[in-house]
Amino acid sequence: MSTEDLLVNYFSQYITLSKEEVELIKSHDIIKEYKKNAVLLKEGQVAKECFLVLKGCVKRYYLEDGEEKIMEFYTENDPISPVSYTTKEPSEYYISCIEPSIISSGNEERTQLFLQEFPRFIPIFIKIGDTLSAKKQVAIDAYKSLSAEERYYKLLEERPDLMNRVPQYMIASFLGIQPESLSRIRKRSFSRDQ
Amino acid sequence: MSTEDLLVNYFSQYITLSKEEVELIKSHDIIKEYKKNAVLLKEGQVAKECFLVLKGCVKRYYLEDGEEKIMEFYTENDPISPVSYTTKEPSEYYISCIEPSIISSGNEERTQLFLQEFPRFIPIFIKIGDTLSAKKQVAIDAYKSLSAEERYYKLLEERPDLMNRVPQYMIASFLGIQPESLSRIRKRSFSRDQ
DNA sequence: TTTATTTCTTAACCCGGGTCAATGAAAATT
DNA sequence: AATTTTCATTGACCCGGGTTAAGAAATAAA
Repeated sequence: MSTEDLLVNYFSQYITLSKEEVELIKSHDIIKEYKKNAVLLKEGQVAKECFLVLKGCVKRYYLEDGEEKIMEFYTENDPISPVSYTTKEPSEYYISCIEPSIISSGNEERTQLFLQEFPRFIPIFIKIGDTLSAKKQVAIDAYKSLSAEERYYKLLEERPDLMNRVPQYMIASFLGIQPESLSRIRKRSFSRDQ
Repeated sequence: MSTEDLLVNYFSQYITLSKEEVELIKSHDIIKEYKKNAVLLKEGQVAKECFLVLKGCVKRYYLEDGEEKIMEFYTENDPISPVSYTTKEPSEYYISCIEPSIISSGNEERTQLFLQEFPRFIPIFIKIGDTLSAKKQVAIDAYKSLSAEERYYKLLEERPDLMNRVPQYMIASFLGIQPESLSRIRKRSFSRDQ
C-alpha cells in the first residue's frame, strides 16, 4: 500500500469514497516520515497541527523531574489531537516517535477548505470527534475502576502488539506504576500459569 | 432568566447569535425539568439523546454489586454525551439527577437539520466536540498523575460548589476512594490547618 | 420531640504499590 | 570480544488506601 493510500484507508472506515474524493484527499494531504525519537510536539509549544499515525508508534508524555510520565501510545490509524491544538495554549506535554513513523497532519484551515468542498464529510468529522471523545471516556472509566494489575491484563488483551514494540518501563509508566511493580505483577502471573 | 434563555446563553459562549438564531434555537429546542433522582439513562438502554445541564446537578455512575461508582458530576452548562449515544450500543452506566434539574436534550436528526439551516454553526459544533475531548484528556492525565489526596484538593479548588451540593460519600466515589479514606484525608488537613 | 435512617468519623489490621539498593540480563559501544 | 550502558528483576521496608466494625453526628420521618 502506498503512503497516500494509508490515509484513504483511514477514511474508508467511516465512509465510502468516490474516485474524485480519493484524488482530492491525496492531493490535499500532508504526509511526513519521521525517524525514531523525532519530536512532534514539545512542552511549551503551541500545536499548529493535529496528526494521524499511518505507520509506526508514538508516545505522549509529561516530563517531571526529568522523568517521563507516559499518557498514551498511538499506533496505526490512531488520531492525535493535542490539547494545545484545541486550546491554542502552550502544550504541557511532549509527543514523540518510539519507532520510525509515517504520519499525516492536519490543521483548521485545511479542514475547513476540505469540508467546504466536500460537505458530505461534515457529519463524518463530527462523528470522528464524538467517537474520540467517547473512547476517552471509556478509557478514563476503565482506569478509575481497575487496579494496576487489572489494567495490565486489559492492555495485554486489547493491545498485545504494544508488548513487543514498547520496552517494559514505558508500559509501566503508561499503566501509572513503577517498573518494579510491573515486574512483580508479571512474576505473579508466571507462578499462576504453572 | 427564562428556561429557553439558558440554552441561548450556552451557545453565546462560543458564538454571537442573531435574533433569528435565538428564536430558532428556542423553537427547535427541547427542554425538560426533572425531579431529584430522575433517571436520564439506565444501564442496558441505548441512549437516544445527548444532554446539556442548564440547571441542577447530575451524576454518571456504574452499578457494581449494588454499589455506585461515580465517574462524573455535571452541573450548569456541562454537556453530557453518553458513550451509548455515539456507539448505539447499550449503555454500561446510569445517568441520574442529584438535584431537581433543568436539562436540554438533542439528537442527531435535530442537530443535522439545525446545521443545514445554520451552516455557520458547523465549525462551532466541531469545536465543542474538540473541546470536550480535550477536557477529557486533561482529566484523565490529571487523574493518572495525582494521588487521591491531591485529587481531593484539586477538586476543592476547581469545583468548590460541589462540596456543598453533593454528599461526601459521592465525592469519595468520584475520587475513586472509600468514604473512610476521604475522612482520613480531611482529618489530615484539619491537623495541618491549626 | 422522639425515633429511625442516613451520613460521617475513627480505630485496627491487611495488602498492593512506592522507594531504595543490589544483582542479573540484554543491548549498544568500543 | 570486552566494556559500558540500559533495562529488568528481586528483596526489604514503608505508607496510603481498602476492609471491617463500631460509634457519633446529622437528616428525615413519626
